[in-house]
Amino acid sequence: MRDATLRDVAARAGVSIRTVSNVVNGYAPVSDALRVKVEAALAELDYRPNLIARNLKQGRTGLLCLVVPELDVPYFAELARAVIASGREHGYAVLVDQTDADPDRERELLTRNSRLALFDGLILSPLTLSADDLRHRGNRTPIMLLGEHIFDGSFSHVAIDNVAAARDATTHLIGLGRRRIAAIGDQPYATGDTAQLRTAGYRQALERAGIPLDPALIRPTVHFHRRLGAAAALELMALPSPPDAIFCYNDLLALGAMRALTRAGIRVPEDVAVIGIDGIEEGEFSTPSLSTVVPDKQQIATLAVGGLVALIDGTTGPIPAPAEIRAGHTLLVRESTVARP
Amino acid sequence: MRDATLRDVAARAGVSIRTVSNVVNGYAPVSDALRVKVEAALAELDYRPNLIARNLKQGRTGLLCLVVPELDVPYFAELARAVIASGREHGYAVLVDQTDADPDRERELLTRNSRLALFDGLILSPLTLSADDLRHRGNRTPIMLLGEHIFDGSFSHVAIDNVAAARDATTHLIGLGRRRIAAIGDQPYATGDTAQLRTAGYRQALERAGIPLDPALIRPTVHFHRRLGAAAALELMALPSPPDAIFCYNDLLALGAMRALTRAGIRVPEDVAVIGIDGIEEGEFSTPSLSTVVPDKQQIATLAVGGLVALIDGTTGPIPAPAEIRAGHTLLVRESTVARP
DNA sequence: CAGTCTGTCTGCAACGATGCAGAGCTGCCA
DNA sequence: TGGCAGCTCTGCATCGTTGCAGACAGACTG
Repeated sequence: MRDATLRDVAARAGVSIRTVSNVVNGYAPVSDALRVKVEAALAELDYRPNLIARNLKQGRTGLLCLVVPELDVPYFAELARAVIASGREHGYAVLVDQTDADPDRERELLTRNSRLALFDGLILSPLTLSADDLRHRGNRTPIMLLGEHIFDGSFSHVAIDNVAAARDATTHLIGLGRRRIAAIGDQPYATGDTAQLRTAGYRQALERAGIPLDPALIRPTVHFHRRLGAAAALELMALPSPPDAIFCYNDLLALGAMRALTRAGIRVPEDVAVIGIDGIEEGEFSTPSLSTVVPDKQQIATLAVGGLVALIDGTTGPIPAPAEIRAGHTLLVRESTVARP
Repeated sequence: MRDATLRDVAARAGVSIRTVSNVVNGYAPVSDALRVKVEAALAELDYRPNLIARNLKQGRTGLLCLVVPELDVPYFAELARAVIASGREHGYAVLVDQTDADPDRERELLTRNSRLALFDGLILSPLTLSADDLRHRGNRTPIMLLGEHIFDGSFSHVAIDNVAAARDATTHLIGLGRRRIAAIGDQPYATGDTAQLRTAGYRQALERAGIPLDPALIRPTVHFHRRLGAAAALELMALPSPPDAIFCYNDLLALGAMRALTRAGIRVPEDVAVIGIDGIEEGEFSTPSLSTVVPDKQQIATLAVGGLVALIDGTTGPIPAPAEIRAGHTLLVRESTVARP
């Protein structure tokens, strides 16, 4: 059976459609007599408002969408939690979409007919999209970007200082007396912006400490999953002169590397110290627990949602200029770099 | 500036609204001359169809929503990937909502004005909802349930055989010669249905092996996170006669337990064997790697999405009866129960 | 040449809700 | 009694799109 509409309820109660709407929304005063009749009719017909129709009239849905490459990368799952919480504070429901790190899927989002046009705004963590893709996109939904990948000033953008984060991690290893420090996760090609910033921070730290750079110690990986971290760690240990510390560009790489090292009988941190970036909970419970640089996820979420809401409100007012917004990070030292006594 | 509408484009091109619509959608044949004019106008005005309006007219959005308690529980993140993939195969985009395991948030979903009414269907993994909550819900969006929590025959429902899964895990431990086998994760109260089924499977396995049940070895936990697994493991080891194996009701509990045991100098699996349920990737890279019972997530997703799509299509045809649908599971033996040689 | 068909194109109504302007009634005051 | 204000309530237009029925012109058939 078709859902009851305002028209059905109105007919049943013998009043106008408009009055039923008023009762439902409490917009205008309605006499008690009519209210009772209308409410009875509402109940009898089990009326439920059609949100699509309401949204069409009002021009908004109250929904935001967070788009991430992969939800089963814990960093994104933890970030999602924070974004959802921030969205609620602003009165928006946040839903999460996953692109599977697929360039076509990312581009599909920006299509003329993208179903995401139903959302009032998008928070997008792009992997392969270019600034051009964004500028020529087929819909006009306000967008806030996460991460360093795209930054050319045309879009607002929240990220930690990746150079500083990588520098902090590497400097920590140097402070422990390590000298052959490897890096896992470089991506020396167009879409590897974030990785390249981390490489830059790694190099800065070495340079400031006067440690010469050995290119053989920088291992690229096409993505940031455990498996590639494990493989890269083994490659590094097979070098003629293997590293005594490894800086991984995220925690998953680090956890994979630790697993491979431990299995190969190499002690972490005694033989090789390992550190990552992301501050995921998994690293607190690994053996050994993982030292890491923790991005302030709550701050990232707050800034991103706040900025996006300003953009959305701005569509009927002054539009805030695109801004590069920095979130904080902190070093978290655990057993993978400093063994417990 | 307001977005251009079909009306604007029609005025510009000097044709009817309907013809513009035909050009946009390719529904009816349009002569080349007109098509060129219309396409020029479309481009000049940068027309983008209003999806809300289109959806209102068509009565569907092509969106499904997967609702889970917590995305940063890896099982749900991995399941989400599978559900999203299955949704795409049926031509639906799947978005993910998280309730933070909050009963109020769960109930909010079923509200008359829930924003989820925008979706064509819901796949719901409920934690605290009762069958009554569902029956009296304020919207009529088709629903498919995941997990054992609610099952009274009024709703379709996909789950593994939790009793068998728990029995398989416990039997594996018994097969290793373990005799004092503990269980972490029981929830002996109304909303703990899944946990109770796993306890039942655990007891069945002991019974079949003729091992007496020691209630002191069953540790309840209010949720299934790493921290509580760690705490429960330590409590168990403090018993006068501690266990030689622990069956945890999910992998996170098991990973937490392993971490606590290792840190306390207790060897896994030599002193205590540990097994979980969920088959999350994290267990493949932990030290030691985690034995587990793996639910067939792809099958769960396929069955859930398939069933939901049938329900949705059924709203204009015969509605399939609510069914209890079983997905498979397999035992995966790794280092936490059988040490590598 | 009339009649029919085909291929284009159009106008109207509808999806289900809300914004707006005003109608009708009542009561009050001068 | 006339005029006005205030409270309810209503009808109409509208959001932007698509479904439907039909108009119209030109081509084809007999």
